[in-house]
Amino acid sequence: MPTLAEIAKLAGVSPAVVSRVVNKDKTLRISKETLERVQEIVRESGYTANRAARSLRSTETGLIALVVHDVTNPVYGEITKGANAAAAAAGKAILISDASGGDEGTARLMELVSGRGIDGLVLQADQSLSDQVLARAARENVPTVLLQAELGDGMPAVVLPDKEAARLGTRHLIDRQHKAIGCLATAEGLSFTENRIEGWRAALSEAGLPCNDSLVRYSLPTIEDGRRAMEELLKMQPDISAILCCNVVSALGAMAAARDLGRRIPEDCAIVAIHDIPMADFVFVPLTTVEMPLYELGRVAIEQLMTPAGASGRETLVVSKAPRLIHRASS
Amino acid sequence: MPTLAEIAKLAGVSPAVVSRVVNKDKTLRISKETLERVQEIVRESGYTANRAARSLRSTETGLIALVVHDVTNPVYGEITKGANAAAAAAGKAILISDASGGDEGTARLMELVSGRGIDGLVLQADQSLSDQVLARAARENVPTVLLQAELGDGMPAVVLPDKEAARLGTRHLIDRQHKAIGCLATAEGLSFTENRIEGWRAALSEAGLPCNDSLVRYSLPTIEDGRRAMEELLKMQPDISAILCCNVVSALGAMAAARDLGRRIPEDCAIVAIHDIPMADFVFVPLTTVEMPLYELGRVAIEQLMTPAGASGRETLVVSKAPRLIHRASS
DNA sequence: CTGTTAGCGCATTCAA
DNA sequence: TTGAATGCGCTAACAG
Repeated sequence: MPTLAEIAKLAGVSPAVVSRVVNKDKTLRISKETLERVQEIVRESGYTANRAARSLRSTETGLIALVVHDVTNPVYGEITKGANAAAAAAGKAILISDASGGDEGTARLMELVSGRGIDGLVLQADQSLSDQVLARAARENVPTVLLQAELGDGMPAVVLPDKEAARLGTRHLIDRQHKAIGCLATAEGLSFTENRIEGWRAALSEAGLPCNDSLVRYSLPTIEDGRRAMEELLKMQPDISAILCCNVVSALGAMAAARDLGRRIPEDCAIVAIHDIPMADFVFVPLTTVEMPLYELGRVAIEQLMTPAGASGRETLVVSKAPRLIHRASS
Repeated sequence: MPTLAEIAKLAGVSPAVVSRVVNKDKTLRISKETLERVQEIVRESGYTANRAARSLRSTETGLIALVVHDVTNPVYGEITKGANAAAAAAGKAILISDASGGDEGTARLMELVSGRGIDGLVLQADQSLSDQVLARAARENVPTVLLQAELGDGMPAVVLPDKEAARLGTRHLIDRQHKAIGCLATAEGLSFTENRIEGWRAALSEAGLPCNDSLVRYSLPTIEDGRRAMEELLKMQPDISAILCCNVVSALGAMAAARDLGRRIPEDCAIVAIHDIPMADFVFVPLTTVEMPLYELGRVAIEQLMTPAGASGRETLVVSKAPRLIHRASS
């Protein structure tokens, strides 16, 4: 682990020259000879600039923090993959933080934000966590992009074509002659939950079908909560013959609930879920899904973060790749 | 974002005092009065030490890199979760790198290692990636722990009770009267692959059953490759009535292959897979699994990384929590 | 008991 | 075409 100064001494030049060679300073005019000598020594000594020192000077760390709520969830995995690729392409590394890590994790994150430990923050927002972290980030001027959810505070966000996806899934059910179509929504109060419900509602309205609130039930994106919500929904609205499930993971719970209540899928209860994951093909009844551009979501979030702030006028960016219906046996 | 010096000026003390207050230096004796004044100012100014500067001085970054091969794979997700929790508890953050990110990602990683950008490295090893990164890490003296696989070079590793798990799964099949039990192994040449095969072999030997190499087929941990391997295995060894599948994800492909070849599960072909994931319950035939302590693996890896090097004499640490058989319909 | 001093390794003026 | 000087913000010795 040689230092700049050591390389310089070895090459018989000043540290400044080495620095500029390493950083490919275009304005530097030195003899081809010296240039090559320096490069040679850099190469064979395996020199790499010390990151701490560089960060101290440049106030850039090359790190972007990505906060998700459950690294175990395959949906987030796909997002992470996209983010990772975009970050790598831009010479940044991704620091991941599972928000379910609790207060310890949050504290760590706040420290990173305040201590200029990261160049940017991609936050899968929900009301609880985001408030504190965000407030801090904003105050400390760390560029931040919200993932999936807008918080309505003018913070830049990157979102999926949620309404379109929900409408697509719902229309598919309508096309298959369903008249009473319920909606197993994601967590209440989040913007994408509202957007998806709106899409569901729009499709139903267009078809002249009922879409009152009693057909909607909220659920967290877990198997257990999907099961609970589905049970409640089917008990309160026994006429329902089909469900738009706004999240694949809760859809698994929903399917189990339907089965346990003696409903055959799709005969007695058709199901369409938003988000396609590889597992969808292997579920006990292969699950019809609306594929969403998750990878792109991650990618765009990182790219957005790195554009000079406010480059694009709009605060919220919708990932443009269209959702796609993948028809399987559950509908 | 005030600096130490600014806080010091505000409090009318020297930077050194503030530094020591912030870092809770026990040997510092100052009047309770000054202490409280400094703390008060620190609090209300929201001061947090600049990480770059601190790193430069202390040569610690508070960052640990975790390299996995597919963030999308729920198995790795669980490991990441454990690692994340352990890291947070120790005041470290996790920098994740998906090795499938390609050369860009690897280059980034090497830069981090060489540039003292991380305090430690947890590497889910496979032959390709690990060589370069590891060599670099070793040379630069970055503490490294191998995940799951030993590379036979004396590098510290944390592994699962692989042999025991394979034996447990195989014995379960033997107990159910299967005589011809194949093994769909993980990637060839990795230590845990060998260990699992050994466990399978041990269970068969103990029962006096055949366990020759023609009953073994290697597969990557993907659905597609699991399908391919299973097809080959069933075609070459049509007498097989049961399979120990060394990875859940490839098990999904294997189940599909069995079904497509007209084999009913479990009647014509029983399947047990290593690693339990929530989805296992929802597969078209619920999958019997051997649950492995994945979360603990992640946790222990981080803890191991942070123990003073060589604290424990042994190079390879086996996660002690025992595997557990979860019996479902596929066997 | 507290303050002063001296770098950590780098990038960047400005001067030569 | 190159080099010397300076400071990023912090901490650890050492002075006072």
